[in-house]
Amino acid sequence: MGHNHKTLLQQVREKMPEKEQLVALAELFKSFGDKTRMHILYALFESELCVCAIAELLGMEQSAVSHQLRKLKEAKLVDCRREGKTIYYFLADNHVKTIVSMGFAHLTEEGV
Amino acid sequence: MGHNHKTLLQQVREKMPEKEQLVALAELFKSFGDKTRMHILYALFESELCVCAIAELLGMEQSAVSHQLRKLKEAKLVDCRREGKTIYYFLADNHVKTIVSMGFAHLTEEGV
DNA sequence: ATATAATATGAACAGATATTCAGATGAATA
DNA sequence: TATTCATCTGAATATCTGTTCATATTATAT
Repeated sequence: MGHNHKTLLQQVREKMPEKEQLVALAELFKSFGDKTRMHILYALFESELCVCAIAELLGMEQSAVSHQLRKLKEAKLVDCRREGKTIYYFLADNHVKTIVSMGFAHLTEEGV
Repeated sequence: MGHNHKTLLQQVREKMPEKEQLVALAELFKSFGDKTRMHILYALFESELCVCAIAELLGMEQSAVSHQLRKLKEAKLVDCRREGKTIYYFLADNHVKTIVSMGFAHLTEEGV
């Protein structure tokens, strides 16, 4: 079963967040953890875009993009507005860009 | 196929990063996007820990933890050192904590 | 009302992923 | 050397996830 480390684990346990928070955090990062969604987010860094523009940009079917946009919206990373038949998607808040930038820094700076 | 937005897409395309970078970023965030791995990372925020301590903390089998530690190591989020039979894992760099904190901020502050 | 355009949705399928189980390393110790 | 301990590894499995296809909405235009 392993050696003895009860006192250390006691200390660690006290500082751990609630299990629900861990799950919520994992869910959030899961939203960033897909090539297509990351592609969409980067596009939205530049400008709000309608669904068919995103589909054309990524070279993907409208349906596939729509499914992913829904996930991003559920995660509150993007929001949208309607203008006639067209629906424009945009970043929900500034955290999104910050989080992605931090990830980028990790990849490039390698060990800080 | 959709309406006309060629000039806008032209602009967006110019600012987009390489496809490989998008994939690498998505892969990185995927590492954060699992309950077990997030649990492990939070534990390591407090202290370096050996595999069996982590397993006991999470109430999971040592093998399952070991598999996840490997993924975290491949993603360069954690590193390890050996001391006799025991192997201690610890956070690879400060970006890890920063990234998780940003995610946490997104969850709590909700819209900034 | 009908047709068309932009988007959303649900079912189905293929590929990815996390956990378990059984067995393999590698290191200390008798 | 044989044994035990801590960890790793590979195969198997069940679940999850992304894309496609067909169809449903919703809004405009004729």
